Amino acid sequence: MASEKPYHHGDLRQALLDAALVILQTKDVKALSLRGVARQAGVSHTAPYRHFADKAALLAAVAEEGFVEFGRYLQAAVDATAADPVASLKATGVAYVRYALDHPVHFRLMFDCHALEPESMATTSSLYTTSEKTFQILVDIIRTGQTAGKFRPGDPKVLATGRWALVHGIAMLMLDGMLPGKGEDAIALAETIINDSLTSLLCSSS
Amino acid sequence: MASEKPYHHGDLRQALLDAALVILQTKDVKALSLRGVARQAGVSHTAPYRHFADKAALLAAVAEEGFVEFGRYLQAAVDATAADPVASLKATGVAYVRYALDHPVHFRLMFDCHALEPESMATTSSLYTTSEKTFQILVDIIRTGQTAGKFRPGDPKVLATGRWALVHGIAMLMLDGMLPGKGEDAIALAETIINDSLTSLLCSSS
DNA sequence: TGAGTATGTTTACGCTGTCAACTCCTAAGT
DNA sequence: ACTTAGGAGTTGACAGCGTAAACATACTCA
Repeated sequence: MASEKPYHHGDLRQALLDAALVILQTKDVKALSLRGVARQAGVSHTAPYRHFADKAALLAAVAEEGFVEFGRYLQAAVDATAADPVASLKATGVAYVRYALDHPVHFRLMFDCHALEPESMATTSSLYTTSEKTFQILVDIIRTGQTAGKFRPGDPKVLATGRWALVHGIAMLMLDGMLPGKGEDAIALAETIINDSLTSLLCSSS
Repeated sequence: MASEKPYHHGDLRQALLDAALVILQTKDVKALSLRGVARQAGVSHTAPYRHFADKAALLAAVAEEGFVEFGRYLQAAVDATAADPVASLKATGVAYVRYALDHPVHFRLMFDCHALEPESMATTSSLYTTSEKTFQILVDIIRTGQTAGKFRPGDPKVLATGRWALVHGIAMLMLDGMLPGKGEDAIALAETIINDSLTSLLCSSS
């Protein structure tokens, strides 16, 4: 039936991830249960333990899927503005917020996997690699812009961190309902803030 | 024993909040259980229901306590820089991040109460009032600075939102372990980003 | 003093994450 | 081709959770 079924019941690992996704489109993360995922996938409630160490590992895998899609959002924004670093910076910022609004549960989950104490580091290390690769996109834009004389000098990592924090804060506050507007109105507000933040808040006199 | 015990077992409501705080100093939010709080307070596991509608209401009350303390951090930063709006903006930003690093569980909880669907709005509305009051501190600084000719013109609310998003993003990313540095090093990085963000990222030529 | 009510307890239910023991199927070696 | 080791999935069990209902207690006020 499926294109590939290497073992005697199909590709359960992916089936479980898909099932988790289906549930997360309806329910909150904290309302998602491992048993519910197994139920959705049509297997017994302990079957997931053959593929994931525990519930956190399953969620980490979902989060990593999210980072891949997230990377596509950002890369598309970069590709659409290849020649202009300033436009790239604006576009990736908006794309960052748009992804968060499009996939709120995923986004929150991606940045909530800070329970990395034990041996689960093996699982989450690839997640960290993926997220660092995402950050690198920003650093590259800054560096390119500096070379082209568009951005002021300074440590590109620090400057990129500032941009990251700004768009991350916008996304988070919007997800928490702290900022006004929904849908495209929210995106428009985000764009205004992102563009404004490129120029000085201070007046020249001071 | 206690300063005020209006009913026959003491001020249980506050005792439960204190118990929750004790637990949150050790454990994560998701590892906190209503039964554990009751145990810590030395009462039966359903006693909290006489004071809170459910677990979310208890957590919302804890979050509101957090907002009060949070407001103190920010107000202290404002008071220390009363005459200078630019300094106030910098100081409140650093204070914002410092609170988050000092009280990570509280901070996360405060901005995680987005499960406000049902009649719990009665409980959380005061939480929203408190948080809006906090935001107003920022708006006032911007407005004062504009009147004094220190900040560029523009909707103070939008400008304040940008500043809010920046410091919120810094705080969140640091709590999630996405930014380097711990303790005062982290604060120093935050300060660098906050101060840098006041001036233009663009070069004058473009 | 007596009634009413706010406060706290006991008991119970279904749900959860996880472990141990079990069955079954697949794949590898002779 | 037949056996066998082990991976994949199931069954059953356990403690802990949030919460509701029924019950017990003790304070307040008339």
